[in-house]
Amino acid sequence: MKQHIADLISAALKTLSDNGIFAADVQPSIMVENTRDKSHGDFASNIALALAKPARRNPRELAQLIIDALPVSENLDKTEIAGPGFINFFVTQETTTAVVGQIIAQKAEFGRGLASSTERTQVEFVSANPTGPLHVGHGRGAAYGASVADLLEAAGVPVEREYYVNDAGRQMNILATSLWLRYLEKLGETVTFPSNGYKGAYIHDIASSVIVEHSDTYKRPLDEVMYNIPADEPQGGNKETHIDALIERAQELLTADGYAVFFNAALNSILSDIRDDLSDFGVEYQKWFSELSLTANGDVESALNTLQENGHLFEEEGNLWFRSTAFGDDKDRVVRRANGLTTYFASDIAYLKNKFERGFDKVLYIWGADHHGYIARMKAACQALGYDPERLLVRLVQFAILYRGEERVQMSTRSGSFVTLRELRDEVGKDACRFFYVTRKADQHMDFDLELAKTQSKDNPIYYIQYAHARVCSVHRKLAENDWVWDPESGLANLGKLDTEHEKDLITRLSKYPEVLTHAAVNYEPHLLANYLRELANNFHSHYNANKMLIDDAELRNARITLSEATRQILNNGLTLLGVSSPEQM
RNA sequence: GUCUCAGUAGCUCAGCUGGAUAGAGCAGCCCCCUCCUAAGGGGCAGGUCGCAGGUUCGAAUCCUGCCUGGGACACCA
Repeated sequence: MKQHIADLISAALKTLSDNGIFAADVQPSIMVENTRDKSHGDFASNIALALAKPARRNPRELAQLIIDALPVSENLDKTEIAGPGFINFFVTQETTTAVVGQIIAQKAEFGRGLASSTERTQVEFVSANPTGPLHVGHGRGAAYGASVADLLEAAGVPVEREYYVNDAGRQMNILATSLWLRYLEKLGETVTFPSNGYKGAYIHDIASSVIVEHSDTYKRPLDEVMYNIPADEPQGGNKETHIDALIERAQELLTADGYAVFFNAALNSILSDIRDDLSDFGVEYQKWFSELSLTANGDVESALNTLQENGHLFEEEGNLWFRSTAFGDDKDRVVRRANGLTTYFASDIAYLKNKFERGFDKVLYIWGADHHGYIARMKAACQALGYDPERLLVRLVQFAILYRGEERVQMSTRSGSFVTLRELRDEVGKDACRFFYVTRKADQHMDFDLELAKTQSKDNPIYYIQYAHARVCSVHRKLAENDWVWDPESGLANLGKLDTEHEKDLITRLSKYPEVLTHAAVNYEPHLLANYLRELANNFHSHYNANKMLIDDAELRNARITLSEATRQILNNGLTLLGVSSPEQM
């Protein structure tokens, strides 16, 4: 409808321009907006205000000229000039209520595909280190990323969801070594566990399963294990050198094959746990991408070669550097250290190159806010590789700070005293969890009070929305009890009877769904949809309280039930995009 | 110090590419079930949109400066 009005204005302007009212080279962008106040009609345009200056005319006078030149449209009742020169458009009742019929006909498809594109977009999100279960901090990235991907898809953008598995690097070695030490412990050795090791309970479970599979094949005497290992921090040493020495010792005593047993047991177990966890959270990926595969395939070398060929690398003090300052980064970055090992950043460059080589037109990274400093260097790498930096998009998600009542909950994967995403889901429920995470803008701090979320009271907006859905279903059940049958055709034919303020407001709200969906998608802002659903539920509850649906007048009854059904459909469409269920009964 | 995000009602936050009288939810006060789920609805009260300039017909929104708060600034992964 907005577009229709814009077209009408455009035609009017053409006429005026042809008649020499203003110069032909004046090319105003036509804006049609939703009105905030119903007395201003359904849509408004500021075109006369914007044109007043170039046309050197009084805005109200200009507005009248535009209105006179507007082509006739059967969708409009009238147009008015208001205030300083706004043109207000009043849409006919038939045109407004037509949306109800469209929703009933298109069902889950309604409102989709308005930003249809052939540009493939990859959304990479969560990508937590596979060193332990996901905690609540990851939950927000998961909920946000999944909703953004689903929204994009709904808007018509081809999307692929990917999880980058950080299975290379020191953290994984610390994990494998921690596992081996727990394994020794379970076989009777008295191990002083390293202060820098992974202490979570899940390590014990994995250790037990290694014993089931391999019994004591990898048991080594403790004095051999600890021989000449530098002291840990509590004993006055350094925790980093202590754990590094233990890693080396593990690799040496177990040899490559034995070490791989622990490495893979830890990785596979934790990864499959993360996979299940996300799946239960309604989050599915098309691809799980291994960081190790980048080195194995030579992608890292190839990426560095590309940078070398493009002249962006230099050597200093034995290290190989990427001159990212040439692209606006605040300092240059090491990609290969003097010891020959490539840095984590080198893998990231290779990964980026890999993504583009797989044919994605846009790659969207969803990171925790602590990765903020990473954006400049990735943009730099993108340009240095020869790709348009506009194709690399980053959205930062602020951490959710957990509270139990007044008390802030501390989180740390290493110490093992964290609240996992799974625990949170168990306490709060998946629906509330998914919804709560996306009701705030992603880059906004969020306080997540467990006590409050657990109360499942009216404080939680998700119940309010789901309740609206359940209410419609309840009406259908009651309808059957009264031996009435909903006749959609009669309902659609009698939509004109829906003329109370509440009904008109509800229909208007329904008509906004497509643009809300599209806007939320292209701006990566699912909270807009969450807010919309709350408003829609509000419109429905008001209408429900004011107007009874199960009435003897069959025509009005069918019309009202048709409207309820359209509302239910939109609630369901929207909730589905946010990963929330639509209960039929509560 | 540099970068970045923010500062809107007592609290938590919306406010789309600048538009007409700045909106919700909690919390507070009042009213509504012989009636489809009161897990609901209606009403009252509550604001110098951090401060000061600037651009504009028009600013919570854009620009500049300042104040306050969060976060990020490793030859770590």
